Amino acid sequence: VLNQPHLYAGVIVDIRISQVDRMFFYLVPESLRHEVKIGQQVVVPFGKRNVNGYIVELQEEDPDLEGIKSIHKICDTNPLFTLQDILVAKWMKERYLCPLVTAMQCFQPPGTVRKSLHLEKKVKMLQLILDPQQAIALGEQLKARAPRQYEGINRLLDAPGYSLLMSGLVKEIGYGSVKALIEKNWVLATQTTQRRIPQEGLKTSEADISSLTSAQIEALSQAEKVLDSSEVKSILLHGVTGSGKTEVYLRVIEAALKRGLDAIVLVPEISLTPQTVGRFQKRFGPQIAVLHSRLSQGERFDEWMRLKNGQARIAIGARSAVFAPLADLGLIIIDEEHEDSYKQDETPRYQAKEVAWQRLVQNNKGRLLMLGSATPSLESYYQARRGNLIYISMPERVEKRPMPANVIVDMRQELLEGNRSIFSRQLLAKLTEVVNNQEQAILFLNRRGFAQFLLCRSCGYIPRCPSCGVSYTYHQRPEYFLCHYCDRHQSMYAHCPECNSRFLRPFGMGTQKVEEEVARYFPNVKVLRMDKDTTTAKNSHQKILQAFSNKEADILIGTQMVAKGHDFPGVTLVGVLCADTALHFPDYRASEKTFQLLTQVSGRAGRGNIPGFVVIQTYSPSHYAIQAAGRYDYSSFAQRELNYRQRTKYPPFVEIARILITGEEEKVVINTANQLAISCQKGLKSDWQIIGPAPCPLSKLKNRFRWHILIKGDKHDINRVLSLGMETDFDMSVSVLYDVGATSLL
DNA sequence: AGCACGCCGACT
DNA sequence: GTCGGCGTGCTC
Repeated sequence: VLNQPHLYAGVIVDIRISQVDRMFFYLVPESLRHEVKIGQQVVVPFGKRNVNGYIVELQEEDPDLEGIKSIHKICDTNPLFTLQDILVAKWMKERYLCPLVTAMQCFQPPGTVRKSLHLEKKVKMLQLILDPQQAIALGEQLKARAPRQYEGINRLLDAPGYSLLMSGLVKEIGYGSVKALIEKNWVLATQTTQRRIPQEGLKTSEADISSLTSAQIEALSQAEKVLDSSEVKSILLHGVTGSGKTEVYLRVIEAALKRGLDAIVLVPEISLTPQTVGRFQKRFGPQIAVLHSRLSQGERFDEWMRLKNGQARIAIGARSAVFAPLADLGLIIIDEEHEDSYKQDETPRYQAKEVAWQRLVQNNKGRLLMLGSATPSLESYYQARRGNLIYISMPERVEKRPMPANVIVDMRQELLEGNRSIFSRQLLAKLTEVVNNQEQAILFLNRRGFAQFLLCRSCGYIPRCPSCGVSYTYHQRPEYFLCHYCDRHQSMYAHCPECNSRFLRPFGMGTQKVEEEVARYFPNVKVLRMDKDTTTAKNSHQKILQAFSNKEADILIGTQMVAKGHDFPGVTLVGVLCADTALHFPDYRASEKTFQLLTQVSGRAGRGNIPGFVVIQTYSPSHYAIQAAGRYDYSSFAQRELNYRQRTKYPPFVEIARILITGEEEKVVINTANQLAISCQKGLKSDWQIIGPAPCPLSKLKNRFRWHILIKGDKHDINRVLSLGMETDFDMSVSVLYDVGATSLL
């Protein structure tokens, strides 16, 4: 007997702490040698106890370690992770600086993290071991005397690979007859684990192109070109609301399935309504698996398994569905790609768009990432302009419905002319009209500012930080301004520095206040309110929308949660009470968010037969984001905004990473922040920049002080700088977290 | 994360 | 004398 070398496994243990976030080597016992595979979950001895772990490497080379231990057991014979999953997870670790286990666990079935899994059920299979000719001959002899055994032979002859589930055949011909076949040694019974079920042929009608717009046809043909090529490419589908993007998605999925490729559709959680899902289910039936947080744990698990074993080939879900276990993944569609919800705000802090791309890159034969939006993120638009992704515009609504007409109302003028109400005269007139005609209206309040800013009601002036360009937040007692990016302070003004007026006022009104005002002007009108307070109960969100849809109310007052994912054919008027709240949010993307919001809001008006009307109230009527939104002019907005970002060095021209430091003692937190900033400084290239440390906009939360550092750097290199921070040691009482590609600064 | 080892205060 | 505090160090 040859002296066969031992086999060693590199294992990642399921302990989420940076000190054990590396491979540990184990000996594979001879008894498991033929069972062991990369991607399996295992139990290994670790220190004085047993822990779960995942095999990420197998090698025959002796790692030459003293006191190496052996793998204790393998959880499932079929690996939980593919090699590609592991490669994507490793990429996530590099990019987002998270422990490898947490990245890997994204690929696990929902609800199973930190558990020892046993997904496989053992199944007995029957295999015909005669050759077919012989089987037919012997079967004929049995026909008269043992018809059931004859039937069994025939079943096996018809089965793919001459093998069948034992349980199935027992049902057909009875246990006795099966046993007889086994005893004659004609049929072999084996214990196996359930395998991936072969893909069923897709029954799709030939695509009827005649009903598509020319833009839709163009999008489809570009997508097919990518799927037929050997490259991985992205398409940015820029289509105004109502231009028929969903129809394109459906056709592209069909095209992918036909080529043997599986698909993932990502949709923001808030748009994942029964209507949306229903449209996909109607087209693809049981081949769709829905991964929805509203499903029970068990239901989500079942949907995941249907994907893993090949029963379903299309996954639809929110952010985390990007990890859906599809064997031949060739298409990922990300709808409303500009939405912030594609960034996870807990570890691992991944951006689903990036993970999607990375998953597709792992395989190299005709793979497509399709990003869709009515208001693409500047990042995507910029990439399109540079030719890094294919840009397809769908500028027209189906059936050539016009975009709703709108008016931008200057609230400074209203004040000047003595109107101190929250409603402009125009909005009031339009509201009256709607009420009289028994139509419906939506009033938007934008998101409520968590931080106060100051607004000059005479001229619309907003104090801004001269070095970061974002609005100062206003602090009372004592009164001063603070930049939450760089910690710059500015003492309070007595008069507006622009127009010298005394109407500098902290800004913000609640939905409740709006409700009162509406009641004052329209005492007999039924009003629904939708905000944080009214939607905490489960499903209340859907209930309110449903009630409004059923015309149980005439006016709906809400924050931006109303703007998404619901059509109200009866709505003919949309009023944006104050566009400035979004515009002066202390965030470098405030203009972009405002443009997106106004565009989206306008899409809510006039989807039925009556043309809609939009009133936008603002103290900054000439701001380019508001002007461009009023004209539905994305490209001129994007051009201006890109110029601004380039000048001020914000994304997409740099990458922003954020380090958040929290702790109970403010002094320690600030010291640590300074220390980290100094460490990172060492890795900084000349045109890069460290901003801060500064207190977070939420500077104290749950009794912990919060400071952050922002780093502007290069996409491919910024984690190197952060690693310098990770290496420095600091007081144990603070916690430090790293967020690459940070958007939320709370 | 766990679970050791390790070196100083008040208890049967 | 010893029971036990949690500081720091390691886990293939």
